[in-house]
Formats: sequence, C-alpha cells, structure tokens
Amino acid sequence: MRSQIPRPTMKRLSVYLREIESSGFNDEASISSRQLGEATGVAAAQVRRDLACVGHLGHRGVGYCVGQLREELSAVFARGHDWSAALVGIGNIGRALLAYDRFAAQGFRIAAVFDKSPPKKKTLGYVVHPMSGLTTCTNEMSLRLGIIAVPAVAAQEVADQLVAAGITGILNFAPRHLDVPSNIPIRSVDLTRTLEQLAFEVAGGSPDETKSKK
Amino acid sequence: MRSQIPRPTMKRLSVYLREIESSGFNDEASISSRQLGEATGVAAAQVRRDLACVGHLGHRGVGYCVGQLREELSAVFARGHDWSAALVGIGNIGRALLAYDRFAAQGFRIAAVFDKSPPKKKTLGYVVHPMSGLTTCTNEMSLRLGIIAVPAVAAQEVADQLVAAGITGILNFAPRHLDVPSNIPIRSVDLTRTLEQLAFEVAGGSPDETKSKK
DNA sequence: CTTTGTGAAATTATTCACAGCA
DNA sequence: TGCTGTGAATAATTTCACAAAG
Repeated sequence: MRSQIPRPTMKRLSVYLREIESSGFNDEASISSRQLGEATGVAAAQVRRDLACVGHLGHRGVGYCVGQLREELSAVFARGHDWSAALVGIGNIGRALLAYDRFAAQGFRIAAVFDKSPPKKKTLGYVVHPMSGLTTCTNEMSLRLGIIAVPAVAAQEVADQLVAAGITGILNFAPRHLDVPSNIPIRSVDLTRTLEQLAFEVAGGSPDETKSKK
Repeated sequence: MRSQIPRPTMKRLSVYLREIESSGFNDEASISSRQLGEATGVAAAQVRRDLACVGHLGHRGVGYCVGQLREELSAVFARGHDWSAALVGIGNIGRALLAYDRFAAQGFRIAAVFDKSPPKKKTLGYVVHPMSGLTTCTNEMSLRLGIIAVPAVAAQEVADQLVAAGITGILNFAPRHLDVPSNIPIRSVDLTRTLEQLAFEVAGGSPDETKSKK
C-alpha cells in the first residue's frame, strides 16, 4: 500500500524536482542525498527519508540516478496532466499572472479569465468573461483549478462560485481565510503576510545559533 | 522572558491579526478563541495556545478584547517600524510588486528599485538604479529588506549583493534555493511550486488541508 | 570505502480535557 | 454559565546512528 506522503515531505519533493530540473545534470549522472540536500538546504537524512516515500530509488554506495529521480518525482506531481485554470480577477495580481510566462513552462495554463466587470477589449491577449460564464466554461474546457485574484471582500463569494462550477482546487491570492468544502484543496498566497513574518524574524524573532553546524 | 514563538504559531498569529484588522470589529468588543478560530480555520484550543505565547491577553468567561489583541499582535510584528525594502529586478514580478498597493497599507514600502540594466525612463513612477548603487542606497535610506525578483540564474548573486550591502531580510521570488548567512532570514515565494503542490492534492495526494466548518 | 534505507530516539506541534476565574 | 490557560496525552516530524549493499 502506498503510504500517504506527509505534507512537509511533499513540499520538499517539489523542491528536489525543481533542483534536478534546473541544474543541468545529465540523466545518467548520480546524485547523493548529501549533494541534493546541500543544493536545497535540507539535511541529507531528511532527503533520504523523503525520497523513500516515493519508492526505492537509490543505489547504495552510489546515490540516486538523476533521470530516474526526475521521472518518479514528475509522476508524483502528475506532471503532464492537464492543469487548465480559471483566473478570476484582472486587477494587479490577475494581470501579473497573465503576463507570467513561467506557469506554462511546467504544464499549468490559464485557460480562461473572468471578472465581475469584464472590459470590452482583450486584456493581455485574453478575452475576459463575465462571472456568469464560469460554469459553462469550466465544463466545456475541463478547467480544474481556480485562481482567485479579487479583493478580499469578494473572495469568499468567488470561491463558492468556483466550487459550484466544479473546480477541484483553488489558488487564493486574496488576503483572507476562505471556507471551502474539505475535498477542495486550497493554497493561499498572501504577500503582506509573508513580509510580516519576515519582519518578525528580522526584528529578532528567530534566535538561531549557539548551535551552529560546525 | 519573551519565550520563543514557534514558527507555525507565528504564521497563525499573523493570520489572526489580519482577521482582526479586516473584520470591522469595535475595539471594545470581545472575541472568543472559538470565534477567532472559526474565522481563520484554526481549532479554538490552538488559538488559545498561540495567543498565550504573546502574553496573558484573555479574560476568562469573556474572551479577548479586540483592541488589546490588535495592539499586542501589532507589537509582535513590529508594525509601525520602518520596513523600507529594496526591490531588485523589474521583470513581470518586479513590476507587479511596484503596482501592488497593498504593501504600503501595512507599513511596507518599496523605497528603491534596482536592475542590472536600468531603463532611462521611470518604471511605474520609480527611478530604477543600477546594481552598483545598491550599497550606497541601502545605507543612505536605511533599507532593511531586499526583494529578489530576478531570473533564477541571477538570484544567488543578487542575494550575495544584498547581504553585502547590509540588508537584514530577504523575500525571494526566484525559483531556487538561496544560500545566505543564517542570521539573514529569508522567505521564498515560488508560484509554480505552489501550483504543483496544489495539483498533487487535487490528484488525490492527501485530503484536507483546511478545515471547513459545516 | 561510500551511500542508502530505516528502526529508534528526540524533538516539535497539536489536541484533549479540565481547573479556575469572571 | 462561558471561556481562558495549561498540564498531560497524542500525533507528527526530524534527527541519529548503523546495518546492509554496491
């Protein structure tokens, strides 16, 4: 039986895959848990335990085959599947996402754009649909992800609409907690919150050292 | 005295503060751990334990005074301090950050902008400086945070430059791990990684990130 | 020799459950 | 009564350390 992959492990697996893909290693090459750990800022033992969740990928005395690692990790994250997304909201964040070309590179694609008051003209090359078209588009285009880029006050309603339309996962940029059914995964990105947490640490929140790793 | 606040707790405290500030509660009003928990998707006992890290803020039988809570939490995050930031990189992400007005609202401010090849004209109202001006600007303007919005290949070098210039915290948007001294806190935002993790959950990886209340 | 994979220990975080106070 | 604060219990995660394998 395939054991559940713990969330912290899953996040790191994603980072390992990113590292493998960006460092121009040959597919035949081997990489050790120590190397991969150093490149990603993770302890070697942690790397091994994480990778063990995916399967028996390593070769004792040698390390992990880069090509195989890439393949297995890609499979874990369902790379290559259709991850068409509906973007709702064309304010600053929405437009930035439309202009961001990096998504497409890894299989994610903003396939349809919606807004409460859609402009007549195309926005960054995209036709912007009114919210009333959400359900139809979701069904016809098999959209699976919803991206919420509307003001906080409107976010919960949009989330409800996305869920009703049949979306199965949500990426939320609105700075508030959203209530969605527990079978709909949701990830939130709140830049102000992130900065705030950073400020906390800068201000002395994080202690560190007295225990330095030699 | 100030006992160390655990990282997970700190993240939630930030969310509690956001909730208190956005829900138009009166300063005199009281809010219970259950209410705050429901609004933020956190268990009531967890809310109490988190808030206990900050001090004895609650009133038995009543709850927490909204005004006091706001004040204490704001203090934890050093709200009101000068959090001027240097933004490096004016590609898609950099320009989106410049256009994003929400930072300023909470005390964060992009005070100077840098790029390897600065345009002659202002960008979104900002003069863009060459990298050579980083150290001087950081000192003269007392910049404390650095925001990295350059391509992955250039990110480590920029991080080194920011650290050398005297920045004390980094927000990184480049999709790679950055090596910085352990006394420099760093937060990374990688949207493709976030989407990938979302896709993993949608694909059936693990159920239930957010507790949704019936 | 090197490096994996993994029990076992240690550490960290969450939840329970209830005493104590308004 | 209603609600906080917190020990104690539980669960989750990381680290240690070493046997096994190339």
